[in-house]
Amino acid sequence: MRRARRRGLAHEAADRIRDAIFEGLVQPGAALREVELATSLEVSRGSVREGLAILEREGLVRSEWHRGARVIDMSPADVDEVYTVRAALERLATGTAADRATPERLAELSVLTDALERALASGTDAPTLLSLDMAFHDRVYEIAGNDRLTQAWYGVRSQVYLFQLTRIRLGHAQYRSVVVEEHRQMVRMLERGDTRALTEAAEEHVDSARRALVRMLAAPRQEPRVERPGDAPA
Amino acid sequence: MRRARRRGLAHEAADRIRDAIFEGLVQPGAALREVELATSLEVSRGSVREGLAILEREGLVRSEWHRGARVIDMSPADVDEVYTVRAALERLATGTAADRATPERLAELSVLTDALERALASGTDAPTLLSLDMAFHDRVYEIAGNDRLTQAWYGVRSQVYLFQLTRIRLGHAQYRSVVVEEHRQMVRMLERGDTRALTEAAEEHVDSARRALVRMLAAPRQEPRVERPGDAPA
DNA sequence: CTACGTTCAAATGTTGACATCCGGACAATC
DNA sequence: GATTGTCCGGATGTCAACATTTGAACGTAG
Repeated sequence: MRRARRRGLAHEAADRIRDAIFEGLVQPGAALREVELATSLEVSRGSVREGLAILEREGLVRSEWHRGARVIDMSPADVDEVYTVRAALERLATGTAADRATPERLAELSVLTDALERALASGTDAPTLLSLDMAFHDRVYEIAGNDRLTQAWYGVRSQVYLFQLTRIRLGHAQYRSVVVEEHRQMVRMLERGDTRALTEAAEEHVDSARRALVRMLAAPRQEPRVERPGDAPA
Repeated sequence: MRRARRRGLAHEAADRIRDAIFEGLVQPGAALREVELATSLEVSRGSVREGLAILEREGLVRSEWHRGARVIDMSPADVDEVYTVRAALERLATGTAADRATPERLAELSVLTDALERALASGTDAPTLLSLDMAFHDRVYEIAGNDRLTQAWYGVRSQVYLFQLTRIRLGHAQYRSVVVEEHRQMVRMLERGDTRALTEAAEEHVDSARRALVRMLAAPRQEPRVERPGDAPA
């Protein structure tokens, strides 16, 4: 059994706000006002404040002295940063996981991949799809068993989630055509214990995602765009 | 000029507590009680609380629900984790920095290395020595210019500081004999733009430090040890 | 018309009081 | 005698009031 643990209102608040960001309920660049959130979540400002600090740790939110917190905006440069760091982390994670792999653990990864494949086949919505995708990677970090590495992963994880979400929405077909196969390949390599090829593949896997997303963002949008306060006037 | 920015009491509190940990004023594993700190720092508990959250982000402190915060303990396994992650980050940082290197920036690195060399020659104390060492690495991350990477670095930086401090104190001679030369070599490689060799070297540089420290910690202590509440009874 | 100083509402930063929880000591039970 | 239940001191979690800062609107001088 995995130990149950209580987390307090701050974590609860962070979860709610994070979900709101993921659902697009608050737009990138939007201000997150403490009193506003406190009343709508029915908790005190202190808890909201602490929750926002958690989200800042995840890189989902930026805050400045006496100027409050804002949802991050995602320029192509930001995407570049996040995926570059992620590639480095993933490289280490898979390499370490390979050393600690056991049949049981690898089986769990296969199960997660199967689930993702089924979800893709049955046309599940993007958030659920992505949760399964992320669960796979989370498990790899868990297998690696390096707490500091996991912590670093959590420093970009939410941002990756946000970016992947737009990636799926912008180019669903391309995403679904590669993800499952890449996960399967990773499991195979973990089974074989070919650390060298594995780390290279993991790095390349993330890096190709980076390139794809940057390309999409740089290209003129296909769909009507939502106006944002930060945008340059036409 | 670098922009000046105010930070509030929480950051101030975090700085004080961090320094106290570095100075050994509070021992590894010791509890950090909020009221106690609040009175001694003459700020409210709220600010202390926020400060502790900052230190938790840096990995210097661990806290649990309704059980407060404690200074991290450093087992050989912890050292392993921190340096492994650091190696991955440093690898990426130097590689990225190589792409963005300019004569001015490289000159700054040389200046920092010179300062470290002088400090070593004049027998400066460990904390000052280490600050110069760290300043060099900080500058590399700054040159790399990847905010997410820098943030990840700050997630282990304080722990590295703590570990390096004990490393210097345990084996001063070994440390001083290699650091300056390694820094110089890094600058040379940055100048040459040999990214391949550079990333390898950076990774190896950190990894050798890891091995050295783990070896020291595993070996029976040379100097009388301070008793700690967490220790197993003799 | 630009640059500077002033004013003011709205937001965050800070604080101390109240509520909740943890863990050890002790007693009761099987 | 080991387990379970109850209490209580001490700590953290939560809250709402007070202090401070910001930046934008406004007015004014050059």
